Parts: sequence; C-alpha cells; structure tokens
Amino acid sequence: MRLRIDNEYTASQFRDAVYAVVAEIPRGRVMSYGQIADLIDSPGHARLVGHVLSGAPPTLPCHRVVNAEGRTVPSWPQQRIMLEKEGVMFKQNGHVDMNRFRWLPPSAENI
DNA sequence: AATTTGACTTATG
DNA sequence: CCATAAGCCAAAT
Repeated sequence: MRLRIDNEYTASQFRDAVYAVVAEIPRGRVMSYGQIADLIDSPGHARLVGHVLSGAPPTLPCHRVVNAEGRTVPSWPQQRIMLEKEGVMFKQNGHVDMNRFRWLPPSAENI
C-alpha cells in the first residue's frame, strides 16, 4: 500500500521519515531521491525529498544523496569532494558510479 | 488564487 | 549531451 502525504503522512512526518533514512546511509555509499521516496512508502515524491533535504540539519549526511543519474547537487561543488573523501568514485562524466555505490537498505523489504 | 520553481525521474527523440 | 514531456508536490512569487 502506497502512502501519500495527503492520506498518511503529515509534512513533518514525511520530513522526519526522510531524515531517518538519510541518517542511516553508511559512509562511502549514496542514495537517490527516488530511492528514499520509495523507502518511506511515497513513490513518486522524489522532488519532495529534495525539498526536505534543502532544509536539513547540518548533522545529516545529506551529501550522500544524489539524483538517479548519480549527479551531485548543482551549486554545491564541495559535495563531490566530501564523497570522494569517503571513497565514492566518480565516472568520467562527473557522475557517481551508482551501480557500485548505491546503498540498498535492509529495510527495503518491508515495502 | 494562479503560476513558476526546484537538491527529481523516466521515457523519447 | 541537450530538449521535451508528463508525473509529482511544497514553497515562493
């Protein structure tokens, strides 16, 4: 059953869910916005995840979130440096090698 | 209240 | 690689 903000999640609950997921991304791994949306039972809400992250607390490892193509956040060049420091490698086109560094959370089966 | 924007995604050309 | 389109939703105009 796919939850939507209108029915099951209030804005703050959605935000907390996103935070909880991002907080668990291990070092050296990345996740895409759509992946996170799916994980919290809100498929199709990738944009909302990005919006929530734009106001995320600095304690959150939000640099480990990239888009589905492995592209880093525009106007945040430091993100790439931070990821590389954790061992995440970038392809020649400047994208993260998602096939290798995408984190597949164990809780993904509860969906 | 209507429209545009944006840290999105998938599909097409 | 870039452009368009359609789907998505909160915030900012």
